[in-house]
Amino acid sequence: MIKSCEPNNENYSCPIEKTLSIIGSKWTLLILRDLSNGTKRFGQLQKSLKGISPKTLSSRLQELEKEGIIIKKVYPEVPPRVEYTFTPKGERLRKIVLALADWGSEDHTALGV
Amino acid sequence: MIKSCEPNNENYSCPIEKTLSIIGSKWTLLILRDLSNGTKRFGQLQKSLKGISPKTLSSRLQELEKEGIIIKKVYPEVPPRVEYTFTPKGERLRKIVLALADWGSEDHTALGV
DNA sequence: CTGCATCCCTAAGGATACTG
DNA sequence: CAGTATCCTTAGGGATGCAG
Repeated sequence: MIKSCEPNNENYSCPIEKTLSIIGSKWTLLILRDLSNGTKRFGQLQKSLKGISPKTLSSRLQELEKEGIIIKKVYPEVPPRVEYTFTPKGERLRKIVLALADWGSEDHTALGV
Repeated sequence: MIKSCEPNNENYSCPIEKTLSIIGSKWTLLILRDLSNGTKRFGQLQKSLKGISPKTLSSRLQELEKEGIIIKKVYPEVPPRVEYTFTPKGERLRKIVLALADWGSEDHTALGV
């Protein structure tokens, strides 16, 4: 039983709203999808997420890091290398993303079934 | 293992993109949340989704109906009564929405754990 | 009550150039 | 390579009025 948010409850009292605030933007789920196959670098993500701008990718990654979903590892080399990996919390989210993918790939020929 | 979308694959070859195209807009997940507690009328939804405009609610409901996620039942009364309920396909999606809610309500004090 | 039609507005992203 | 800084565009929604 999920409760709707009470009118006087602010700042994501409702878990769905909180989740939405984290993964609700355009590219986030796709980033998680691509990270699902293992650690990736900034450039790799930019390539696999055909069409994303570096600005947006950077923003989304920062959000995910701040939320404790991914970890950013910087190698002090030149040229710089940066890798992104799921945290345990991210791993749990990943499972759900996989479920969404499964759901999305169901056969829909029999509408509504 | 989720594959990224191949550059030359169009129209949501990737399940996540397809799912995103269905539930990706601002209110959809919240509508599903509120429908999670059982059949609801248009007006009920508009009330529990504090802030949504009738235009948007109408659009999202139509999309969900077209995708076979919910069923719209119209009672030929006056004033009109309309009810929205999950289809079996919608029920499966509902389970995942519940999982997202669970994930969102986890304790995040220990960041990344 | 349900839900279109209109008009309007803002914030999320795109494109690009630049730096450590 | 991995971003940041700027500028600019657009489409998703908000508000409102009206209709069956």
